[in-house]
Amino acid sequence: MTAAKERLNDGFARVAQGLASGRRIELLDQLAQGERPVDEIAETLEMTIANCSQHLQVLRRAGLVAARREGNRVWYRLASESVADLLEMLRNVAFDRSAEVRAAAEAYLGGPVEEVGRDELVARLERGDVVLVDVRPRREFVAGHIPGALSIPLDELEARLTELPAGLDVVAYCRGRFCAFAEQGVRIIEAGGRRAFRLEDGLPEWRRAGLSVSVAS
Amino acid sequence: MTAAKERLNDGFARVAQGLASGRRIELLDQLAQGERPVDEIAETLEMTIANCSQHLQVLRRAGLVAARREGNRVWYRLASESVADLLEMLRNVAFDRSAEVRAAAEAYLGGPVEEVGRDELVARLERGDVVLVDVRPRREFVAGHIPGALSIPLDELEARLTELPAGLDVVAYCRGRFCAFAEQGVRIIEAGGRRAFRLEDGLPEWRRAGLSVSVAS
DNA sequence: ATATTATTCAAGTAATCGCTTAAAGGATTG
DNA sequence: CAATCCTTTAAGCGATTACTTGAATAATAT
Repeated sequence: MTAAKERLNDGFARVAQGLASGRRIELLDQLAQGERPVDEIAETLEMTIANCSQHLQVLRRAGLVAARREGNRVWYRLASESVADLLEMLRNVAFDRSAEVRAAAEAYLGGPVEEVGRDELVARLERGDVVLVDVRPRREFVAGHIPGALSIPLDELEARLTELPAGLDVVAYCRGRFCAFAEQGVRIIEAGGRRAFRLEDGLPEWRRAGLSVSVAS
Repeated sequence: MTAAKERLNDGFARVAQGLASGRRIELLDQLAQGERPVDEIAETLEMTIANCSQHLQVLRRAGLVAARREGNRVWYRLASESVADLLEMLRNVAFDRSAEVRAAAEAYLGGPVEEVGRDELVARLERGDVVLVDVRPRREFVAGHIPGALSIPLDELEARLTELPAGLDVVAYCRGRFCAFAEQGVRIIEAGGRRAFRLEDGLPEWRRAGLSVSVAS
């Protein structure tokens, strides 16, 4: 009886254990963008493939991710949308309750930039009075992006500012609230003399809100 | 830059680390019932006071609990309601995604019993056609309970069945969906020839739903 | 079949975690 | 201020974790 209770609580703890590593948070953040093969994840996160694979096994045993073999590659994805919800809530609680997390977020994201919410972006896209830029790496854009977005990865943005149709405000988006790409994108675009906003969250939240997502270009 | 990102993710991970132990899940489950001093928690969970205190420090550093000194005792509580939300979501994701957790839950809770939802319970309490029993330990009842509930801790229930007003259905509630007290209570009451239900979740969810909670008896 | 590519598994090591026992702090009571 | 009660901290130890390197497995290509 008490043993059963212990097994149950240990089971809950095992899932939390999956989230209890900065590296694995990064992995989940990657997978929240879309399904990815092991080698791409390892490359993006600059970790060895073996280490990446081992972390993925931990996540798999925790029930947080699922895998699918295609040829000689294995594609990983979040086990369900509820995993992304859990990750989002973890981050929000951490941000709200931990001064260290707030300080780290401030240091990483820099000062605040102007934001637009999802609903407002939808309205402005319908009116066509805004340019939407996806500043994530191209692979993530290919795996899924907001319809109508231009793919300009952050490291190409400065050189490609001229590609942005003139006369419109620009909205940049990235992986989510705690990803710095959109903030940096906004600063680059504003340095180019354009008005720019960041979407307040990222593609994963867009997808989970049930809005349509385009694949590839 | 990458260091800042690392610190941020490690900060998120530290919060998850707080949840990453069956013992600490139990602690949080206790604190979700209401504020408690260290010695009571340690006694309830049958652990040494030093060990309990150390786990509480881990939770405090993770930002999940807060403490308040009163005289020579220290009372701990959840840092905010969002912590209870996070715990609830963790458990639900674990239950949904992990076969081991489902098996452990089944083993601990036993087969399903009839349930009533919160809204239905509210309606039936207003109509007065139900007896509500809080089967948690008396201390937890004292720290907060549903108005109108009788306190009959599980280990006294069989002997006190006659105290239940006749002619009415009985609803038992406890700490939450994954606490076995209510299920056991229902079985005891039904063995006494009464119709009984369990509330589908527990006092913490009742409180967080904004419904009123009575303190002491 | 052999080679190649992608992933997982195994072994080793330093660091961390969870628990116990014992000592130290803090606050109240006599 | 000494005695007591409650809590925290420290030290020690076995178990687990994270990372590295190197070998094994799986599927595909030559």
